[in-house]
Amino acid sequence: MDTSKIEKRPLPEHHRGFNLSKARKIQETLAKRVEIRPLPLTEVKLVGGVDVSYMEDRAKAAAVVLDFQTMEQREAKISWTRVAFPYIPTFLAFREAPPIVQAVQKLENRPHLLLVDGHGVAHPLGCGLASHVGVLLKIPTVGVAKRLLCGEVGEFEGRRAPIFLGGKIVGMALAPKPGKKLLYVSVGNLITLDEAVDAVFRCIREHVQPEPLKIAHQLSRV
DNA sequence: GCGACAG
DNA sequence: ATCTTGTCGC
Repeated sequence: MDTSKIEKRPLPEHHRGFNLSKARKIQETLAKRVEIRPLPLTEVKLVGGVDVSYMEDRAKAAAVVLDFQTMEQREAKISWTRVAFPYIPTFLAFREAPPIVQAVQKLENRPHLLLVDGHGVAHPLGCGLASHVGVLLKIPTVGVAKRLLCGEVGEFEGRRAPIFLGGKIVGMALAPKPGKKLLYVSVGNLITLDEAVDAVFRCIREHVQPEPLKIAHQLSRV
């Protein structure tokens, strides 16, 4: 991958206390451990969702598990942690992965697939929050973002349009509910883009947000 | 140099 | 993400 443009990206100086160079190297390492490979959705019985909310220096992460077929909630766990990293675009995982991992590890049912609020490989270094979490937990993950971080959206064919970055398709923009906001889906880890898109569509009911994330969002809010 | 920039 | 009232639309 050509990282020349990324290397030139200036890191925000007002966050010098947070080894961003080191963080960037970690992302490069984790990106190499991302595996895009088939995950037959017939093997997915339990789908998870995670989200994080904040109050002052505290983060409240929620992890939920639903039945993939019926979208019925099976389990939910909450985890409070101290915020250890500021929000800096492209470095979101260093802020949210720790609380998310803690919440997921509390679950008694390990989901076969986990939806994460944010991008997966649709990231400048191919290591967004969903990929970061997927590699750490060694769990298939899908990134579901509400806004684009990088790349450009191509033409829609039905309810989906490819997201291009560096000449390659790194994700799909979805229009689950015509006229409403789009979703930006990308592979997190251990799944293919087609399966990721399929899984997200199957998790959508009456809202734009897929059920696992909708529920995790509610639970994470104070 | 300026703008863009997940949550 | 979070701070926050009313308001436009289904």
